[in-house]
Formats: sequence, structure tokens, C-alpha cells
Amino acid sequence: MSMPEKPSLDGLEAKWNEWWQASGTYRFDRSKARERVYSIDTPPPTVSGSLHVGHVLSYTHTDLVARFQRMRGLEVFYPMGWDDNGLPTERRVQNYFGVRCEPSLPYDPVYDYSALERPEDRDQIPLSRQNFIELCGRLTVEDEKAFEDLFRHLALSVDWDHTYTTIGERSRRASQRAFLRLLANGHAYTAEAPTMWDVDFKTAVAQAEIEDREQEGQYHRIAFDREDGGTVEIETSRPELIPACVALVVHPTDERYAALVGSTVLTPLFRVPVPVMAHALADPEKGTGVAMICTFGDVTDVTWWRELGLPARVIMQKDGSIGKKTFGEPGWESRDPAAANAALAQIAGMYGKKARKKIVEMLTASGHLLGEPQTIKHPVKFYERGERPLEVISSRQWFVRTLEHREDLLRRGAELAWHPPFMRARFDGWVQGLNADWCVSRQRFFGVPFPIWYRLDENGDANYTSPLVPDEARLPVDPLADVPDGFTAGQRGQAGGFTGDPDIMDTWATSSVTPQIASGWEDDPDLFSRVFPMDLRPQSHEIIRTWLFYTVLKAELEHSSLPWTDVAISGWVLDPDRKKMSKSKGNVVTPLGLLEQHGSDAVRYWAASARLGADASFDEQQMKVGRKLAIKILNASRFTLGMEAVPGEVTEPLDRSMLAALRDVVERATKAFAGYDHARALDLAETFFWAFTDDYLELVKQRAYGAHGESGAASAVGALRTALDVLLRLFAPFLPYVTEEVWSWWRPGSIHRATWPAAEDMGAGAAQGDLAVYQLGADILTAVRKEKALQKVSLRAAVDLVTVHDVPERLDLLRHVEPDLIEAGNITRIERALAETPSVVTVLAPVEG
RNA sequence: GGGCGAUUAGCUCAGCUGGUUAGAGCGCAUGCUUGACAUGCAUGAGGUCACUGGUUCGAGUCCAGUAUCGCCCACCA
Repeated sequence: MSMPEKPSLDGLEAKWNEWWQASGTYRFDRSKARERVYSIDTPPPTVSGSLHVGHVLSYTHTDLVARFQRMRGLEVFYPMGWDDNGLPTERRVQNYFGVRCEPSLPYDPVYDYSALERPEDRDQIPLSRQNFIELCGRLTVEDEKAFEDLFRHLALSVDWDHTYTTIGERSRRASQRAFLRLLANGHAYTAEAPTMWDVDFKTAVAQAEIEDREQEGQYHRIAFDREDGGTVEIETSRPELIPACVALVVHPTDERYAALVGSTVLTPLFRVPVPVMAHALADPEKGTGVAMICTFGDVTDVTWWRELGLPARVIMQKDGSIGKKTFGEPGWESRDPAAANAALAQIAGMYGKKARKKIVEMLTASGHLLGEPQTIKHPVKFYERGERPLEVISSRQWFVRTLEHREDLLRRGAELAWHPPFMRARFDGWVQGLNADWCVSRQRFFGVPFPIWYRLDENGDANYTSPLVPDEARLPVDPLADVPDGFTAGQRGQAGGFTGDPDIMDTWATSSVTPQIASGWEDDPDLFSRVFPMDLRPQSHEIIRTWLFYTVLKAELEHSSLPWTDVAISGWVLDPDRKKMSKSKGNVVTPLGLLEQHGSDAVRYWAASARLGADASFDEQQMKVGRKLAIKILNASRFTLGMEAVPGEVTEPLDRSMLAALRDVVERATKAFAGYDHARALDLAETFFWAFTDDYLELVKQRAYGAHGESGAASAVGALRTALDVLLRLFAPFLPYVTEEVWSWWRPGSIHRATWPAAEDMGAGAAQGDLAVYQLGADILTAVRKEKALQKVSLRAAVDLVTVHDVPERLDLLRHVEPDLIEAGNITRIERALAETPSVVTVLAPVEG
């Protein structure tokens, strides 16, 4: 045994990290069969951002499970991914190097990237997609290194040999393969349809990426002229869309307007004849009860347009400006085309607000604007990363069917074990509220391309109904660089030739196959068979509707199974103002700073104290408590292991009682941990441990030193060692450094490969232990201390007489702890007195001198 | 507007299937250098368990409602 004279936490992290790495403590042994494996679908952090306290919380939670399951004898598959796919990286690489992704360019395999690393280069140099990906790799490799260092420092027991990046070749291959199979099975389709569109990023977005923001707007009351001379009034917040108006709509039962239904009215300024129709979605309570249907102002317009079979008159362009159209041409009928074209010319080329202002002036002049516009607050749909409201724009997109799988997905959601269970409601709510299939294509450049080409007919028009697909063995492909089988590069873009699909996939199309990517799907069937479907998906609650939902969807459609059996949802870290940490002072509190200041074990202790699903308050005080616990473990261990007596059979009733109590703790902590309640497991171990040092250690200290002979000492030291051995293992998942340190003093190998404690570890003595003995000893010791504290004397102060008032059963047990109590309390003699209540009362005789 | 969660000591939180006087840690107060630990130890003072009803022999715990806070979803005429 090699035990330091003065144990300390300093230096433990560097020391053990190096050792764990060198000895492969956390390496996954892929010889184990699936039932002996516990596999984790680790969330890949976005490498274009930085890690914050929230990551520390949730990644620690995952690591606790990993360590627990590893100690329980399962081979833990705990990979790490880096999310460098998508818009954040695209923008970062763009700004950092002064480049842009230009997918039409051919790949240059010998590109000299070092030339880009001059800060004065800001000219948006175009790069091929493959070169852009490589450049991304150059930038993110540094971030990934920093992230890995932090995660190692935090002691995540990840197998660093199993990593992936979401833009990497394996991820692209898996994403493309998944897509091709969806296509082959009819789950993916392409369609020209109105979809939510971001006018700044100029791409379609999916329902899951949309958020509502409260915005100020104005209701304008506007008159439409009836052919018989009267008017119909509507209210709209978007008068600039009047030229796109294709109908008015009222509720079928709205008697005020019943006579109007079926008639034709003229739009103001543009004099376009539009029908008045009836539809149940029209709300009589809103505005005048008459709604203007435009192509397209919002998603309700899309519904009306589709269900009422209306024509489309689209004026909104993909950049959010009003386009030029010619009234009088087919589809753009007007009773006064000249006036209509003049009116449109006034707003053409303008964006939202400006166009609105202009058309309001025109409506005022024409007398169609009634009264003053009413300022209102209303929710407006935004792309979650966007700055301008979304428009509904018709375009060709790829979709994955979700609506028709609603029931299957709900059933899968019910099969999944949610921790905590109430989080399932978010999934169910989202699935039930789905209103569109998953729009999976993005008109961006940096991401996984669709592995799709289209034949061009003799006119050069693309054939979208039977796309050309590559053999899976060719994946990943870039359709703008690679050529479909049976064609030559020269046929690209030629009539009778082919064209590549220019779009990339939604970043979630890749993220939703992280279990497959990490498991080596098709690339490594042997690994896949041992780890998939996985056991655990850890994540936070705000991405249940995206990451969790899409992953369940993909696994259902491809594997007809769940991607994992359990999902653990961590909460957020809230600052003292109860605001989400990353949004308030996330930049001032850096995870590395915390680890350095308090120590990783201490920070992990804070994280482990928070239950799954519950938001944790950022509390450095709690970290200090964790540090105190780690130090206490060092000292109590040194004390226990420093006993010179030879440990022997545990014969003393007090020792057996303590072990019996510990056995109870082991059983309860194991049950809690197995049920993903790590906070409870920690609390149980910790509560026992502090009582162990405060009471048990004090009670047996003198006996362990040999005050009552060899066998008494042997029993005490034997019990102490057993308890320490078990306690260290109970704490190992929470405090990996300090427990490894103490373990190294007297045990071979890593504690993190040791077996999780079991009831048998407490030995035969514990089986005969009576919990009441330990309790009684602690009660009396506390009472004696209390008296000394009241008398303001030292705890070592000598006492003549202690009288124990208690019930007969407890008085009977007193003989088991009497000698230890006499030593621990420095008491001369103990007298017994019968009492009615089972509570212990001790009265001290006057303290000696 | 719909849903989920929270509300227990000054602060951060436990309190599992309802059962004697509601717990812990921090902070605070008062003491104590005792042969593991002053990065320590002991003792103590702090609570009408958000509110209102109800069920029950008995409610922090179950039910209904109210309030406040947080989150998710819906809401563009």
C-alpha cells in the first residue's frame, strides 16, 4: 500500500486522466454480445459554438449512467460525436476564412488552404463543396480538441476511439443511405408545394425549426367593391398582399354574409374579380368575419387555397420582395389592367414594411382604407435562426412522410422509457400537432447533399418523377460533382443528359441517424449487431420535437424498432435570476474555469445533485460542498487504511450493525441508479458516509487502536475496510478522481472497472447485524456531545456518569456499545434508567473539573 | 387558449406507495485545536409544507379549484 502522508486533491485530475488514457480504462470491448453491452447515443455538441455550464450538467448525467452500468458488468459503448454539419459552421467558416461554398465548382484535391489563413482575405473566395468540407475540418479540429480536453477534464468516460463528425464521410454516407431507403420505400417524395421559407437564408424550413415571436402589427380595415355597388370589409395586417388575393372567405354559418357567398367582388386598386366563398376555418369573431385569401400570406391561406381549389397568384419572391407581374395576362385578370399594373409598379421590388406603407398610402388615396389602422401585437412565425418573418413560398422540395405515421410514432413514444416520465407529454403533443410532412431539403450549400440526379428531357426539363440514384456502394456522393451511372460528365446540364439535385439535407436528417452513425450501420455490421438498438439517448427537453422525434421516425421507418430503449432528459442550468444560464451569463462562467476552481469531482457533485428533468440552479456553494466531500473521503480513507491492527472477522455487534445499514444503502442506491435516479443514489451514499465519519468512526476509533484487545480491533478494522471498499465504489461514478486515488492506495486496477457493490460485499456479519445497535450508539453519542456543547467544554472532556433513559429493548442493546461509548465520550460509567418512550435521553453527571 | 412541471427553513433542495414531534446541506449563532481531517469538529436557532375547499381516524403526501413562476405547443385574416 502506498498512501501519501498528507492526502490532497491537487494533481489528481492530470494524473488519473493520463493513466485512464494510457491503460484504456474506458475502451469498448467489442467482443461482447448485445445483451452484455450498454450503448449510449451521445449528443454531438455543436463545434461552432462553445461549451457552457449546461453541457457540464447534462454530459455529467450521462457519464454517471455510463460508469454505473460499466461497474455493473456491462460493456459500455460510449462514443462521442461532433456536430459540424449545418448553418452555424457554414457561417463560421465563411467569416473566418473569407470563403463561400460554391457547389457547382469541381473539387480541387490539392487546394492550398494555408493561403486562406490571412486575415486580410475577405473576398468570399468560392470553394467546391468538398473543399469547403475540408476547410471546415481544419477549423473545427481545434474546437474538437478543446471540447475533448474539457470533457476529459470533466472525466467523461467516453471511448475516444469512437468518434464521428456529422459532416464526415461516415455521417454523409449514413444520411444518404437512409434517404435512399426512404425513397425506395415510398417514405420520401418530392413535390412542388407552398412551404415555409426564410427570405434571408433563402431556404425552405421545417415545422420543427419554426418559432413564434410576438410582433407589433397593424390591422387595416379595407373595402372590397361589390359588383352591385356595395362593399365588403375585411381586416388584414398585410395589405401589401392584396395583389395576391384570390378570394374572400366567410364561415358557412355566418348569416351576415350568407347572401354574399358565391358572388364576386373586386380587389381594391387592382380591380381583380375574386369570389366570396365559405369555409369552416373562417372565424366570425376575427376582424369583420371576412378573411382575404392570398397566395400566400400564412398557412391557413394554403389550406384554403388547396381545399377551395383556388388559383395561385404569387407576388412574393424568394428574397422577400414584391415581384413584377403583368395584370391582364392569363391568370392575372383585372377589370382595369392598366391601373393594376401601375399600382403594382409602385410596390414592386419593395420588402415587407416599405411595400405595406406604400400600399396604405394608395388605399388611403383611393378611399378603400377605412379608419385608422389599429396597432396590435400578434405572433409571427420565424425560422429559429432567422431575423425576418417567414413567408409561404411555393417551391420544389423533398419531404419525408410523418403525418401517416402518427399512430406508429405515438406507440413508439409509449414504448420508450422516459426519464422522467412526464417528458413523454412533449413528444405526444408534438406528434399529435404535426401539420405537415417533414420538409427535409434546404437550399443551402454546406451539408449533406441529396444523392440524386434528374434526367433532362429533350427540352432540358428535369424529370422529377423518376430520379436517378446511385448504388449504395458509391456513397457518399456529391451529385454536383459526381456523375450518375450510365452518363458521362459531359452530359451534365445538357438536353437528354442529367442534372444533380442542388439541395442539401436538413441538418436533422443527419442528426436523426446518430445511433446508426455511431454504431457503424452497414459500414461495420459486427459492431452494429452489438450496440444497436442502443440503450440510452441523453438530451435536453427543447429538442424532443426535433432530435428525438426525427430519430424515432427514422428508426421506425428503416428498422421498425426504437433507436434506444431509454431516454434521459436533463434540465437547464438556471442562474440566480431563474434565467437559463447560457442566455444570461453563459459567457462569463466558463466550464473550464469552474473545473479549475472547484475541481472536477466537485463540479460533478453539483451536477449529480440535480435530478433528471429538473432545472438546476447554478450554485457554486454546492460545488464547494462537493469538494468538501472529496476531501473528507481522502481523510477518512487515510484514517481507515492507516490503522495498524490486522483486519479480521467482523464479530462486534456495532460493526455488524453498521455494515447492515450499509447493505441497506447499497440496495437502495442500486435500485435508484438502475431507475436513472442518480441524485437519490448519491444522496443515500452521502448521508450514510457523513454519519459513518461522524458517529461510527468516532465510536470505534479507540477500539480500532486496540483499546479493547486484538479481536475487538480486528473486528473494527475489518468493518472499516469493508465499508470503505463499498463506499468508494458507491461514490466512484460521482467522484471518479478521488475514488480512483484512494483505490490506488490499496486495490489493484481501476475502481472504474471494479464491480458495483452488492449486498454480499458486506459479509456474513452484516446479515446478523441489528440496525438498532448503530442507531443507539449514535443517539447516545450525539446526546453526550450536546451536553458538552451546552456546557461549552471540549468534546474530549471527561464525564463521570451518563444515565441513559430508554425503553427496555434499547437498554438491553446498550451493552453492545457501552465500551465503545465510554471510550468515545471519555465517560467513566453509564447507568440505565427505564423510560416510557423509545427515544434516548442521556443525562450527564457534572463534568469533571 | 391547450398541455407539462414547480411552489416545503434566509438560500439550494430531499421527503418513495398518506401514519408518531416535517428533513439535509449551505448560510447564521454558540462553542471546541479530540492521536484522519481547522480545506476540520460539535451543538443550536430558523418552517401556519403557496392558498381555498374536499376525501380520510389521520394530508406536505390523495382529489377539486385558485394564485404565482417556468417550459412546451397553438394563435399572422
